[in-house]
This record gives sequence, structure tokens and C-alpha cells, in this order.
Amino acid sequence: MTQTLRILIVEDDPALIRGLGDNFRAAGFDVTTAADGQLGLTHALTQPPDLMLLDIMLPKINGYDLCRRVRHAKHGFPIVMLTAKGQEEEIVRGLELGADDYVTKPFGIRELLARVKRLLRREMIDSKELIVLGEMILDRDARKLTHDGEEIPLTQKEYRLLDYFVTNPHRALTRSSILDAVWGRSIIVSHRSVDRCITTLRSKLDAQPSQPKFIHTIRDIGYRFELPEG
Amino acid sequence: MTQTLRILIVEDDPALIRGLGDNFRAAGFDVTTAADGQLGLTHALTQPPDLMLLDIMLPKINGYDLCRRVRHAKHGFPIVMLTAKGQEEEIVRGLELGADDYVTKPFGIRELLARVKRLLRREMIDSKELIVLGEMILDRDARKLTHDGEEIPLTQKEYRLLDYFVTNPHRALTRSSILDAVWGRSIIVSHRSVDRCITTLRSKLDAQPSQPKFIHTIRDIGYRFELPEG
DNA sequence: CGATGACGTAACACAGTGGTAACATTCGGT
DNA sequence: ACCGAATGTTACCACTGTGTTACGTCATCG
Repeated sequence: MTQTLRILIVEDDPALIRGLGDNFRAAGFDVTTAADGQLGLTHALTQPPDLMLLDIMLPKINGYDLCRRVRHAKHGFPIVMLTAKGQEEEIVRGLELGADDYVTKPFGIRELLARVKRLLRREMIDSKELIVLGEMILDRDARKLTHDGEEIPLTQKEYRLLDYFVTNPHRALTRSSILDAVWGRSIIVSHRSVDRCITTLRSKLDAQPSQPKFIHTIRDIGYRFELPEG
Repeated sequence: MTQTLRILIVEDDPALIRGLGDNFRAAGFDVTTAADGQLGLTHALTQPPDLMLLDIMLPKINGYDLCRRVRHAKHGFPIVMLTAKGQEEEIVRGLELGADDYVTKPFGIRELLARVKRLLRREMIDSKELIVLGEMILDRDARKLTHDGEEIPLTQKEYRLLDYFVTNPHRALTRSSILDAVWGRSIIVSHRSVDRCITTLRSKLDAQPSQPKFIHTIRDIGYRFELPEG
């Protein structure tokens, strides 16, 4: 690193390819495109990019299968889905299969760029031991959260949940992935336990837990953690 | 004993220089400043500090080059980058060149101090042979803990445990790492023996062992040692 | 507008964790 | 070999964290 960040666009509409490509190149990214699902998959697996834009309706392999297979190959780069309007149930499916965000066509290039940039900021987070959350500081070394130097005690589950959120900000996180990451793949608990833990964590993070600043819920999916500023 | 730690601030904004200088002096550091990259580089090479605060946008030599050249000269002191908002993409580059951490302007002095102290934690301990623990003094040369001149006798295990804690303050320490450090990697003892030793050590460190000031327990994880004042 | 389902959250019960005292064993010095 | 100190082990208990359940509220959709 750090050469420019690499973006793979998997899209069959030539006009969209050109528009997206131009804009992302202008924004300083290294762009490659694939015109169908098969090409996209091989490219994603052999030369994994830093982020992938993925249309759902594609020749040969559709966006769902591509997404699932990429994730099955244990690639973790962010995936942003491009969906047509009125396909909300597709969004749900896509996010469950491991996509991180979506935009519905027609979309503004500004919005898309903003989402992409937010997702890519994750790489900066990973290396940090100290993370600023508004007026709070999360110290991963000390495994503690402080507000003006005062410790905010977190239980084990709360801490692991927050840690997972912080390392995956701005992304749609399904309950299932949260369960895997925080509770562990082999543990079986009710999915409502996630909600419960979210509630207690929210109450400690935010003064007004009723209008959460950090943990946003995504109906039918799960939650999304937003870092301040941006 | 306790020579003060030296911080070099390379920054061209006079207001920021004064603000940072005041704050770090107040925190007990020995501060020198350089107003451009050239001055900063010569200073860093001829009188290497214990840590450097480095702005990116600088006259004469920019922060990246300065960072790279300092590292090329095999100086290992920590470098904290100061970046303006919107330069986030460049941060990764800075880290690649050898920076250890960064803050984005505008930043809170509290956050910056926390980051600096974290990076200097080891030096802050190592530069002292006498360590003040509340009303007690730990003399690592003599392997003695005293309170008002009265020696508090510590057993072998207790001393090694305290020593491990003192060299790793403010960090979450797992029982397993404690066992490795104090008992040795090859010795097999029950993990409850750690708790047992903690109890006896607590009873000697603290008047109210029920509300420990120094050794905090982190449920499901292990313990964390907190030094007073920072 | 009513039905359905998802989420927030309070209440409760129970398992597991850690503090610690009592007991056992090892160690070290004479 | 003996004795006391140090160290490890075990057992008991209080407590807290956590999962479950239940209920209220809100959003969505027919």
C-alpha cells in the first residue's frame, strides 16, 4: 500500500459503467469493470479489490450468487449493491448474503461516493487502539470505554458488541453476523438476545437512547453503527 | 531517575504551537517546537526526542518526507501525525511510512494526550526506577515495596505479579498472559491460583481490598492494573 | 383502519464467575 | 529430616451478567 484504492464495478449497462467509471476515476480510485456475473466473480476472487459495486440483475451469475460466493471464499471487502427501486425484498436478501450497503436506482453519484468513502474508512479503524466516539474514548488495549476520563463499565457482551461495531462501521450488520461475531458460531441463543444487548449498550453510549446517535436499527436486517463526523 | 520525556512538535501554525506546547508542558513533558519541516528534521536527527508530533502540511519539507527520512535514519521514537479533515485517504500512507498514530484536526487535547501517553507508556515506566503507587513506593532495583518507609513484605510470586502489572499498566491482561509472565510458560497450575495471588497482593496494596484501587478485575477476561494520575 | 410482525425494554430466574477461607503440598534453610 | 513460609487446590458463597419471556409501541401492509 497505499496505491490508490481499487474498485470493481460489476454492471451490464454500458452507460452506467461509463458514468460510474468516470466518476470514480475522477475521485482518485483505480477502477476495473466486469460486464457480467461470471467475469465479475473471477475478477473478485483472483484480484480482490478494496470494494465492489454490484448490480443485482446480471447476465450469467446474478448479484446474489456472486455476493454469496465471494463471501464464501472468505473475502471481506465491502460490497455495495445497486438495486432497482421497488425491490426492497431484494435489499433484505442481499444484506443477508453479506452485502454491506445498497443504493437504489436511480441514485446520485454524490451519495454513492459518500457511501463508498465511508465504507473504505474501515481500514483506518482497524489499526487503531484508541477510538474516539463523540465525547467518549474506546481503549481497546485497556478494554474500556471512558467519558471525560470516567470509565463507563461495559459487560463482556457489551464490549464485544461495541468492538464488533467499531471495526465494522457504516455497514449493515445482520443479527446473524452479530451473533457469529459476538456470541460465537457455535453458541445458540435467541435472536432477541441481540436486541436486548443492543438496548443496554445504547443506554450506556447515548444520553438519548430513544434517538440513537451511534447504533441505528435497520428493520428486518439488524443494525448499523455510525461514527460521528462524516 | 525520572528524566522528563521530550516531545518535539513540528507545526507551522503559531496558535497551535502555543496551545499544544502549553498543554504538554502542563502534562509534565519537555517540549521543543519546530516551525517548518527543515528545522523539524534537523532537530529530530540531532536531538532525537522521545516522541514527535508532526503536522502533514508544512513549509519546506512535508510531514511524509520528514517521517520517511527520520525512519530511514533508523530512529524509532513514536510519531503522531496531525492531519486536517479530508485528508483521511492520506493517513494510511502516513502509517505506512512509519507513523504510529494520527489525529485529525480539529482534535480534542484530551484525545491527543491519551494517544501520546499510550505510546509512551513503556518509556514512562522504564525511565523510573522508583514507581509511586498512591502512598507506596515500589523500588524495582531493591525489589521492595515501602509505605512511609516501612517495608511491605512481598513474596516471590506477589512481587513478580506486581512487577508484571506495573510494566503493563492500563491494559487488560488475561489470566493466561499473567500465568505466562509470572509462573512461566511451562508451569501448569490452575488458573484459580492467579485469583488467589491477586487476593493476597490486593490485601497488601490496598486498605480496602473490597474496592480495589489498583487491580481491577475484568470479568471473563482477567485483570487490569491502574496507576494513579494517568 | 385493523392486523401482523418487528423492535424496545422491563422483569425475572439461573448459571457461571470471581473473592476468599480452609486445607494440602511443596520449598528452602538449617 | 524438620519446621515454617510460600504456594497450589478445593469448596463455598455472593453477585452479576445474561438469556428468556412478556408486554407495549411503532411501522408496514393488505
